[in-house]
Amino acid sequence: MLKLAILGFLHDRPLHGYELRRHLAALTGHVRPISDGTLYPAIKRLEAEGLLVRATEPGAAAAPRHTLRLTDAGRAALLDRLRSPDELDVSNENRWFTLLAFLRHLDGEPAAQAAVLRRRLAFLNEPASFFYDGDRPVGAEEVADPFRRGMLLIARATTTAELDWLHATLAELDAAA
Amino acid sequence: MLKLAILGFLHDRPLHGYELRRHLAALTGHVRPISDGTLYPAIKRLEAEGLLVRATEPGAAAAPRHTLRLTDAGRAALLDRLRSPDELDVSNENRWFTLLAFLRHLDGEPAAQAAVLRRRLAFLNEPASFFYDGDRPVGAEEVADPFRRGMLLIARATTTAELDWLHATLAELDAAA
DNA sequence: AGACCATACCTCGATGCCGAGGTATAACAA
DNA sequence: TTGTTATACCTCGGCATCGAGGTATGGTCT
Repeated sequence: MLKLAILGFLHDRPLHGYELRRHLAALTGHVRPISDGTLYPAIKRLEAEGLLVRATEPGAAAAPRHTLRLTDAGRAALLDRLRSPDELDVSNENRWFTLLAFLRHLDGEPAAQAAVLRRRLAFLNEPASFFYDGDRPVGAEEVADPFRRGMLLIARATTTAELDWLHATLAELDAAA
Repeated sequence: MLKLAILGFLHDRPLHGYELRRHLAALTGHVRPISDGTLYPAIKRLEAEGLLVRATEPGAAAAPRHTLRLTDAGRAALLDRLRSPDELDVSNENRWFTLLAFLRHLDGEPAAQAAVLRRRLAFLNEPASFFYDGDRPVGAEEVADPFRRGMLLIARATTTAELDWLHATLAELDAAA
């Protein structure tokens, strides 16, 4: 997820680590702020994989910066990941949102974008709950516990909103394709 | 989060590992199914901490089971964690939902439950977005990218639903206290 | 009888993440 | 001048997690 986000932000324009950190904090910070000890090793891994290059530049405000720039391989890796997300990217809320944040980078390919959205649609249409009575998912109305009822109500509202948006956006994408 | 969930499920009744696994799969499985290699070491850690005890029983259907039972220390640790969740438990969606799933275990203490909900309320009332124009959060209406607009619309729907539920539930809890 | 599956538990290496710490520069305030 | 803050990067130990593998039992199907 971190890898995807780094590649996604750098696709827009080169950034140095500190800027990247702020972008990441906005995108995923409300969930869990990424720490320096996570970010910088991740950058190094991406560099070792040849997906980005670092160029040292005199620091504008302070210490020298390492400006990060995607390579062609990096750009290709990003687009690949966007075209063919793995199951967890589709099912996990945080990963899915990260993917959504950069799906526009597939801009020449409305059919590919639509295919990704359709995978999410399929996932959301699978019956799922937090609690089961045997194999049967338990709905909000049956739950006496107000806290668990809240979970189900909130999850339902989220799913409804997402389905609305998915259907509307798919219609647009299909019209464009 | 895993620790909280294990303690939470065992507070209801003793379970063996395999049952626990199925409960956890329902609760967090849509996000990320926990693997055996995560669950069993986690159980052992909790046992080492003295929060649960294991009793070997002949297996009903197959191999012998290790029935897991909370100790008094385990029960106390769970209630403590529920009363005083750390910041991440409040801000991170997954952790918050895990906490909600077991908040009813604080049943004699409506004031404590309300205090926890109020912390979430405070968190949700902080202005936050995925994207910023300088320091100003960018709203859904300003975003041209349909995918990022979707993120913001879905997040807003979720927040609205959660706020409605929070206010209603707080009113009930305050009446009970 | 043999094959197969669901139940039930466990280990181990690899990996990624966290937090705490460190280094350094430049601007500004006390 | 000294301290503080913001910028900017890095390392390292420790730990939780994952995935792939293994062991074993009992029931069902053929």
